[in-house]
Amino acid sequence: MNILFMGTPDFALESLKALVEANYNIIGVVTNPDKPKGRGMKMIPPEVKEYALERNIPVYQPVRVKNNTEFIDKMKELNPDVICVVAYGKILPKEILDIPKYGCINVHGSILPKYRGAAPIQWAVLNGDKETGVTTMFMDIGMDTGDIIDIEKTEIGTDETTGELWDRLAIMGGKLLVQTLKEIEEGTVTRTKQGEDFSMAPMLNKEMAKIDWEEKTAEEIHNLVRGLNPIMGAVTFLGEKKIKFWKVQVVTVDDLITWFPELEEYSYKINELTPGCVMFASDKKGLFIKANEGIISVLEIQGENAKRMPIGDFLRGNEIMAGEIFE
RNA sequence: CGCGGGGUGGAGCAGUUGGCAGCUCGUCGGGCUCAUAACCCGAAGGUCGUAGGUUCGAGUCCUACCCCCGCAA
Repeated sequence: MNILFMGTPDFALESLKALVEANYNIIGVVTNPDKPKGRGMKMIPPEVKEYALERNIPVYQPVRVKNNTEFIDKMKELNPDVICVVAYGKILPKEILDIPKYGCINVHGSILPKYRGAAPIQWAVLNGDKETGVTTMFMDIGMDTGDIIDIEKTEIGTDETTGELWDRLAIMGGKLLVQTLKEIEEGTVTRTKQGEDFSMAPMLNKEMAKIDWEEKTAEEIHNLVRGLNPIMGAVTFLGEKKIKFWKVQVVTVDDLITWFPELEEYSYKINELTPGCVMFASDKKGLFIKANEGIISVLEIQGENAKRMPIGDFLRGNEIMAGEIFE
């Protein structure tokens, strides 16, 4: 069984590792070109590339694959039995999908046909889903529309972040891929057409990172914060200063009064507060912000040009007064 | 050379036109209280990132280097 692997980031690396550890013969790895990244725009190779080079697996980094006959011919020459695609980052043309006799297998980070597209894991957390999983499928021309082979489900923790779920699904994906390949080898593989009831998980954009205090409930803000952790962080403004929240908790008015009995006499007024209004801020007790249908307690925060830190550390050097408004 | 911010006791920050290095918190010791993420008293702890320069005098001004962070990808 000769396998050609296509993938780019750490999510894909777990699958490649799983294949190597299952002793599959990897005849080549296709990954995105090195990109200038980070401070100083240094060229950084994809995670998958480093790993492949360490194991003397040939690496291919085409800038584009569509209409790239030179690259496509090369792939044909390699004559893989199957191509495994995990978070490669490019859409594959039919000429490539048709190369391997067993087809192209893709690992996707959701239970298809839910969350087709680029950011399935992020959206599962952003939407506050209780359950997600990984799916292997036979790829076709469409965007994650191929026939489903195997599905492995998992629960999403109530405070789980995208990063944490990402790491778990990466490993689950690798295991499922190995299982799927075994089924292909043994001829027991099944294919199931995707239902019509699909949804899309498009790439995240910048604007959605901003917390909408007026429209969003405390629970939705909580989901936004963990959904964007560690990709970009949920953004809000205090005056001119851009602040990011990395970890928050939803608390109720009752919780708050239990902690701060002195607020009890104002409790009838709490619902009249503007969403985004700071109710309480101290380095020992934390930062409590009024939101719709609840209160946000900030646990981990990041100031402008600063690094992430626990709320207590932040408030020691950055004073925030009750009554200030986040917007 | 992509753009910008920053390195000051253990933590987070302030430090004005160069003139004794401060704040909030933590730590240690003592006190108060039915109790406290409360309060009171006292103490320890800093080569101000590194190297050099200007100056009577540099955390502060100049030069080089190291490290960190944000934006952008």
